Amino acid sequence: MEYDFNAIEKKWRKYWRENNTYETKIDATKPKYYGLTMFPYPSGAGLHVGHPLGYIASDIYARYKRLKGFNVLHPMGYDSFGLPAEQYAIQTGQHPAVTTEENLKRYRSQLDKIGFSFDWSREVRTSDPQYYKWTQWIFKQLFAAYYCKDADKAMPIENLISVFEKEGNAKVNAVTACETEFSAEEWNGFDTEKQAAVLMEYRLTYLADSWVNWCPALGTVLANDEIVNGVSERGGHPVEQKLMRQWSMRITAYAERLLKGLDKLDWSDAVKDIQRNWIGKSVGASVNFDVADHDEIISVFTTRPDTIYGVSFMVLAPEHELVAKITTVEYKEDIKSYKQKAGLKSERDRMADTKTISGQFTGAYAVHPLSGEKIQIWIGDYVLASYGTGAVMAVPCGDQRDWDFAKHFDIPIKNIFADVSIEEEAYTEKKGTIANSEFLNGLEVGEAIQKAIAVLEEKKIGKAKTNYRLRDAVFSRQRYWGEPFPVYYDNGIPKTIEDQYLPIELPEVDKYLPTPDGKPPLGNADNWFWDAKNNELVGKDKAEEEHVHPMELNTMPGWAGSSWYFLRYMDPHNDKAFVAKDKVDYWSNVDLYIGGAEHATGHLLYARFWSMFLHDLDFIPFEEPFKKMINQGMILGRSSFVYRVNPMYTILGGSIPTDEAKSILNAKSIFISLDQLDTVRKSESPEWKLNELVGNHLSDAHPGISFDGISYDLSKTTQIHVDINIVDNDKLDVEAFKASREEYANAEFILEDDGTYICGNEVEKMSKSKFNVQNPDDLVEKYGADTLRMYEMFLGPIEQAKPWDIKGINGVNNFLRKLWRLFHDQEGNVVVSDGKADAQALKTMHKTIKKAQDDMDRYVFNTTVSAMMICVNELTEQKCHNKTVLQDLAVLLAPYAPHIAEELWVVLGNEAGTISDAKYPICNEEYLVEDAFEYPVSFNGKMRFKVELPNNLSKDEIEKEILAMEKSQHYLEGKVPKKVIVVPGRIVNIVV
RNA sequence: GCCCGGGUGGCGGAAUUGGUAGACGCGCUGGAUUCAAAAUCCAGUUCUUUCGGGAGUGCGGGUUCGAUUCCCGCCCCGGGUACCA
Repeated sequence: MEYDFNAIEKKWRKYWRENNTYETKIDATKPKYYGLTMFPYPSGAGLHVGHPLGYIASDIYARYKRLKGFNVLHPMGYDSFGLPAEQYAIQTGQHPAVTTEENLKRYRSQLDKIGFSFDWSREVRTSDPQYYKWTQWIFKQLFAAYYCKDADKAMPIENLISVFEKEGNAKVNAVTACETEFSAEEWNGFDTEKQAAVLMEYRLTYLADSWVNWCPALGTVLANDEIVNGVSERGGHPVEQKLMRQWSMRITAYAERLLKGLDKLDWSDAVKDIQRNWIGKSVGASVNFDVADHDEIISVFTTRPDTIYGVSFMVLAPEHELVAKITTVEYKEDIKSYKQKAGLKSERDRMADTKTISGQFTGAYAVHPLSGEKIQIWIGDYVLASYGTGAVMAVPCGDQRDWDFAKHFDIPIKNIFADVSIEEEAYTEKKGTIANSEFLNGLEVGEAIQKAIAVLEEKKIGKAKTNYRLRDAVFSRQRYWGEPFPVYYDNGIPKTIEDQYLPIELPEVDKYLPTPDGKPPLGNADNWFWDAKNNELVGKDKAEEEHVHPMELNTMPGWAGSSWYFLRYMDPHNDKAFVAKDKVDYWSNVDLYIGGAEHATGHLLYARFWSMFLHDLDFIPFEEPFKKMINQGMILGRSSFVYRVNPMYTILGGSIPTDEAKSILNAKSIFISLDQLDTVRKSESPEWKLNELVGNHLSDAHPGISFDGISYDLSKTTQIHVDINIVDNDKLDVEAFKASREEYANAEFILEDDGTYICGNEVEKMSKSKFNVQNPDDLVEKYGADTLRMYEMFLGPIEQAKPWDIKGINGVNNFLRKLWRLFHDQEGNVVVSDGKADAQALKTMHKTIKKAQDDMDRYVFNTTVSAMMICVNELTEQKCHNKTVLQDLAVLLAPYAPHIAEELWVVLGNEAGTISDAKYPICNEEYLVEDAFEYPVSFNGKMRFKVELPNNLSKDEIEKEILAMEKSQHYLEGKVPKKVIVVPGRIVNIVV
């Protein structure tokens, strides 16, 4: 009996389902292990082979950890809110929930075929009201908190209110947008509206007018990480800047902790660096410059306070609020036109064009705070309104952009660096000695920075300051298919709905588009008013009643639900809390997180932020959600191509193509096989060769017809994607190709000598349009899930991007069949033998155990598969059918190929289903001990021959043995060796 | 530009601390088996060669008895970022 994977896999999947093999419960007697993969957005296209890569790796690790005695949490769910379902709804009127449900089913059936050990009883969906109830609840917690810098953590806003009531905000050290000071009396005198507005400046989620990335095509705002190259990540639509009243998350309060926390994480340097850059910490000072003849100051941030004497002008962002106030009459027009020009430039243009220098003098002057010198104030679009204070002190000698600006507008450049030329470019190194700078003269940059800050602080014109590039995250979306905010507006003051009335469920709408007056889609809902007396949603008809208030019309962004889903898995059905304390105490944070690096500045940052916040309020016992992370590389597609030659009707040598020839050529395409095409390309006269080949073909295929006057141009040959499913080993299934499209039905082919058509190939992203998508279902059908799982791992290192190539999958399938034959003879009888295994087999097995263990410790999966292949090859050669050996092998294999492992486990006489909780074998070094070693003998570092020597020889004895050998004499060529290096058990190198 | 990865046979890749470069698999070549095919098994497969050998891990240099591995300079590919003061 052959290895019948279809029957075996079906049988065990049924067994696992019926026996709840992978249902996980808290078990205090075992150490816990939390293995997680990033949950998918269930797109309509379903899975291709690239998607399950991370799930397979994580499943292997989860199963491995279970065999190692851990209580493993390995859940799966869906990020089921999202734009595609909504776009589809807009087009078709189909409710996104319906589309999503259909897609989910497809995903689930695909996932189920691969044999994952997910505990599906813990499945979560972000669009499930029972789930987003708690997303809304967390939003409320953020609304009701502020960030206390003294405690360096989030605190309830009530604490802040009581401080305000007793002593105002003078002593409050909090992260806030509030710049004004007020006393207790003043606070208590504020009306409700004013108090609410002040508190809003402290809350961790707040409502504010902010410049947002507005995407007109999608009708919504986008976060910075949702924009790629100036266009929307989804759909590639243009994005513009717009001022809108939006909910934001005060993630900047956590900038320092998000940065510092990275040091403790076992993540790839790539992702950590991306986050570090995104947070963008710079240490320096803020310095105030007085504006001459105005009662205004310009505050700037600089990382180089040591260069303060090199300041020769100032530049404000065109949008800076002071511009209008300080511009002198004679420059009013110029400034106006420059601002207009700058405003017209889209983000994209500005990015594309960083070389052009532009700016405009305002006519106003600033006073240098130390030298008292008057310096010009300019505006220029190289200064960004959104970073720092929107103004810079320009130090042309030390900053290339300032230098370029100064050169361009002929502004003086003052050199404050000793022994450095700034004739050709600015000196931007952060080292050297400062000169021409009064009290800073002779100091090294590092010392000068310290000294400068000290003096600035002493003179009260500046102070040490740290700046972050990280911006607060906009949290509103003008969309339907997202979490509604549990917020209504009482006279314009946002109020949150009490916990017991959550979730606030998405209302029904008849259109998913914005309202005619430009409000978000929820503006179309009938029942979208909050009755604050009866605590229920009511219709427009009651809107006039005093206690009825309009609801928030925005919904939350895609990252809301995904920022905390890993917590919900611990306690997915709890309706009293987002997660119970005992559950989160037991499972704690994620031990291994597998997912894409593309979430570095989105999900992975936001999830850390929310975890820190929930930790601050003592809801969870850790602040970093994901201890270790592996970023799986993309699996690329391997596209296949056919090459069509295209006729040109030229009047060549006076002959004119006949109508008959034309009608034949118009009716059919001619494809040339790759190797033939290569012959053409490589020939001395490619054009002539091509015409000869095609001409020969035509006269053979259409005898008696003249094709004079028709020529073929190599550059006009078109490369066409062909479905990889009709290509085998680069050979085209010509009949299938003809049948694939009507226009190819009577196509003709210029074939190779052996009568085959060879396709070209290229590695590209896997996509429908390139006809290179490999669907896992087909492969499971053809080779089995175990083969697919192992092959995906065998392809190469998990973190590396690699092309998918179907060819190699046979090899893995062969391996499993070979394995099967260790247990069965040709007739299908079990051939497993009891008794003691021989030393050779034990050595093979334990060598493999050691390698597998080693690889698992390093999260290396591809070489484990190789190791098991070698093991099976060796055992086959040894004709080993020993039970103890095969038992170890089955367990080793179980995480990778769980179905066949289960089957073989039973063949070995074990109780069905118990392999999941078997003990992972431990390498017994005794079996590996050798009494001899085959020494590679090198001469001048080049290996020449090998010789087996007993292990008990001393260095000298080894040297003597080897030098005495005839072969050595040959390589010595009669010379005396200069030096002989002997590394026992490793190598011998003879230097001649 | 800056910051990370990476570059090894026809292909995917291996070589864990500086110690046999090319494990394992694919593909290819030859053979066995077969009426034939599939499957299976065996042998070969970095290049080159006058069959002694010679060269070889992107390129050029260096350290070392010995370098895919460490150091310096450069080239190419992939990812991130983009006037961040």
